[in-house]
Amino acid sequence: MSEQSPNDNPTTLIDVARLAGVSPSTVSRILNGTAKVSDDKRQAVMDAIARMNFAPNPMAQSLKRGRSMTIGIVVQDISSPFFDETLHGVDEALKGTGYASVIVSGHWNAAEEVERIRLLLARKVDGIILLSGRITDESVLQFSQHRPIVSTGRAIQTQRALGFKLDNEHGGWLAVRHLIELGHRRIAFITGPANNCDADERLAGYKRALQEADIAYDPKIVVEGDFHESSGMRAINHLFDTQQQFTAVCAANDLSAYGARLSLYRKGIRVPEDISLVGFDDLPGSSYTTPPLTTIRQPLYDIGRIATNSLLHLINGEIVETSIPPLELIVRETTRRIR
Amino acid sequence: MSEQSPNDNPTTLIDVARLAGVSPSTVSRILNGTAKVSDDKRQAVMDAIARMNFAPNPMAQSLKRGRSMTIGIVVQDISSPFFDETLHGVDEALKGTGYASVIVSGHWNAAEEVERIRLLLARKVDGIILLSGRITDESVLQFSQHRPIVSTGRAIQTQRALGFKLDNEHGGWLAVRHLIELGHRRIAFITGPANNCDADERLAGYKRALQEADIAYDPKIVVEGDFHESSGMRAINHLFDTQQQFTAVCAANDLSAYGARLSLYRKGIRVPEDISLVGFDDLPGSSYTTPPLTTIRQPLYDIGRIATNSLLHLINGEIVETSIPPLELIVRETTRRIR
DNA sequence: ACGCATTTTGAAAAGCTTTTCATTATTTTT
DNA sequence: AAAAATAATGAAAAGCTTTTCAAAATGCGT
Repeated sequence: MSEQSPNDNPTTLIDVARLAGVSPSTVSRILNGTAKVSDDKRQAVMDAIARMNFAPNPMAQSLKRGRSMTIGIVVQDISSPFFDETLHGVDEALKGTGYASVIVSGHWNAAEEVERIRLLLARKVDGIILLSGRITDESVLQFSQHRPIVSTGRAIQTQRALGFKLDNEHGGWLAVRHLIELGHRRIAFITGPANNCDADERLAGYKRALQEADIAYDPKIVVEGDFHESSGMRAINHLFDTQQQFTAVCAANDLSAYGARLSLYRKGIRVPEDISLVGFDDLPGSSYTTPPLTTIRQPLYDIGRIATNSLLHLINGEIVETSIPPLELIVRETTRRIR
Repeated sequence: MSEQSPNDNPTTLIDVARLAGVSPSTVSRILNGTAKVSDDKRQAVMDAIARMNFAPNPMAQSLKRGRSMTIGIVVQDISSPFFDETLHGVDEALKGTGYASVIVSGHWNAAEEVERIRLLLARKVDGIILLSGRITDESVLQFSQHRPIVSTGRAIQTQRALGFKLDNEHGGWLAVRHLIELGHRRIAFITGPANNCDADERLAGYKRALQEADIAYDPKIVVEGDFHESSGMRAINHLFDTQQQFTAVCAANDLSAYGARLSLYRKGIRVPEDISLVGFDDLPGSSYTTPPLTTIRQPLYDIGRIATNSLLHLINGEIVETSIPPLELIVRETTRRIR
């Protein structure tokens, strides 16, 4: 019946008003429920809307309302399982809210991160979620003057900025504590990238667990990594090249644990029979490594959900109170009691 | 110097015009380069822009131009490495174009997919990239009447819709051919989800390779999977429960190969010594499985890049000619000559 | 220095909705 | 039944840019 326009639907609210025999204001009121209108007009308008297959033009709405109904998400690497799991939570929380998200990558680079955030602000997103940023807290507060921001891995809380932080120190402690309970005393550690706060805290947890068990800290068996698989391989190779003795390895994240695992495999060393291995993150893939990886579970999905909900509250000027599930040790099959 | 507005920058093009002592039209012209303006006015305007830190309001631009400078991406699962790698390519291709992307998930569900596409169209995206959709080609063509679409896994080509397809049949053939060359003759196959076109074609490749080698097709050793790890585990379990004989497994994708690998591990069966395994996709993680997975490489990143470029051309009404790198066999360490 | 062709510029409309304010219609009060 | 209060509606402005059209300014030839 209605001619399918080849390009797109250019029916406007004014067309609807004309067809229904009312003023544009009335149509708008019905659409938004901002005022009462009589039943007969309402009906006429609804009919007209249905008949013309009308949908309001979001650009016009955004322009007038000053809200783009879009939020910006800053990740560091769009193709990292770590962020993807969080994005899944974001997606879930956004469902049905009318908000869409624009995702950009900072690529673990503070300058690029700043640039991308500027881009998001220029696009007039209504708020920003920053995942594991490299920029300083001050920068975040600065940006939050323009738009509300919630960020992971920070302890900030203002009217327009919210950060939440997991207890990485505790997580590191949990991992190492587990190994110690299994009888390990020579525990190597593969760190995260230098100056990464999360990574540093995990290392601190390692140190504390050692100390509590009266095990001397030996810098020769803690080797620097960068959160990627390849660095895990390099780390293990380095430990062997320098002939270190150890019965367990604790990696600052799952990805580097994967790399460590491979290097061990290449050297013919069995996990967990010869060496125990524990990761950090509990990526979705970690239950399917060979063998499945013992690790510290980060509630990535929940973080995404909660961050998003919080941001939506912030956008509405509401005060927000959040609590995040704690880190937890997931014992799988890469750790075992020392023989 | 300039007062930092606590909320946001409400300086408008009109403010700039006033400060520079010119008309709004002139400012617009300078911004867009749509007409010549004298050097002195240009300078004055540039100064004013810099001084007021002006940036044009994208909503107003979108409204007037009828372009949102946003494209929609439909994936099936935001936290699947398969899509993430493609998104990485999309991200790369979008860089510097002024376009942003809104990513939505269809969750492997045709109805949800349609709904999400509708949502994107309602948001007035300028174009859509559909990755591995479940909807029919007719639906795609229908939607393309509203906005240009490019889709993977389809062979369509119109003025407003473009699909490209990898030769999955060839890929399946490549994988099985490799196993046959290594002396395998009892090769199990873990399929993808029913009615998934890519998956079906891979199976067809399997059959052709078998036939070419005069190996009888045995339906008892092809078992249905769904592209997820768990289905790979189930498949192997099923093969063992029904006491099938086989020396190699070909999985319809890497994820199910991971699951198969784990099940084999649990049963104490060595890969590749006892059984060879080959996947399909070459996910980033596949070079770090234990052992690293032999697989068929899909150029996911390139697909993302090329799809995006093509869409941008389509949006500009340009004719587009594309070629995608072919599938290729990546031999790693899960396959070996039968003893 | 004058008339014509060009170039540069500004006023105003358009793009589509929301919102304010004033007007008309309806209900309530006395 | 008239006055007052309340409710429903419409006209017009606002939100910010781009674009069209007409006017003003400039350059050129002679």
